[in-house]
Amino acid sequence: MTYQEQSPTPEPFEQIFSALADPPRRAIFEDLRAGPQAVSALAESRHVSRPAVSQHLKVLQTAGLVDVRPKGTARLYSVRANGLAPLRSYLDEVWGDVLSAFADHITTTLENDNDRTDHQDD
Amino acid sequence: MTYQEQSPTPEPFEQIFSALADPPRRAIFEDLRAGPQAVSALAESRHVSRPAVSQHLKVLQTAGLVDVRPKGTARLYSVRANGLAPLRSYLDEVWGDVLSAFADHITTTLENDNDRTDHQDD
DNA sequence: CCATATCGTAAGTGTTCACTTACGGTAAGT
DNA sequence: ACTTACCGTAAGTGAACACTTACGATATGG
Repeated sequence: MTYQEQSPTPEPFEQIFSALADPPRRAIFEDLRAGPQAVSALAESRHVSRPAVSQHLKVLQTAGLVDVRPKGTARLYSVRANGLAPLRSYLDEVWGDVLSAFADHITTTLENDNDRTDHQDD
Repeated sequence: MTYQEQSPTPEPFEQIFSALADPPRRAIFEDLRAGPQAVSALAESRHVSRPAVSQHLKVLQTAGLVDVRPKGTARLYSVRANGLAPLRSYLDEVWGDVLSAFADHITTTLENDNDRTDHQDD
């Protein structure tokens, strides 16, 4: 316990944010759009070691963004069908209608309604 | 130069991913849905120091997610109107139609078309 | 059964990053 | 002019994290 308590079960969209925040990891995820690929292939495309790719894929899998399927000694990773759905849901539910005409209106309203410290005449 | 070269001007959605990946920072951002707030108020709500909030707000501002407006000695931070638009655009453009019926179809197709190492009968 | 191929995990290292305390700077009140 | 209030930045510290090399495990081929 260093900074503060945290949910033991992080929300799905939370995992997605963390997973996609890292550029190399997001690049691997985007590479999978071309179809299912093995770890070695992804590693060669991205010029990183195989273990690094494995670790990234593990994070993506925990976030529910990719699926795995054994094929011989290889493991084919593919994009999960609706893996990004939780992220979309978060954006819609939390920030759906808040952004449309929110900021300008509220800002002006509070400015005239609450208090005004910036009266330059006295 | 440690890991690899990187774009000197990061994409907008990239900044948004990084900014929203940190839970405390995302919490501050969500607090701003209630309307424009000063730094002190946000700090007291979240039980963190004022400098920490200032630094988080700076990141959010760089990502284009919040706006600032001086009011006396205070500085009112508010949600930027279409700050999340780049993130939505990224999801739509890069992952728009890829997710609908992609994964299952492609997976099965490649499995039968390319090669089959997992033939257990010979 | 032995050799090869592909992968995941363990261990170690360097960087990034989020937090704190301390300080300086601007605006309002007396 | 002085005090008070609010804020941003600088400096320092500790944890999180991304990468590498080394090793063990599983599956295919001879």
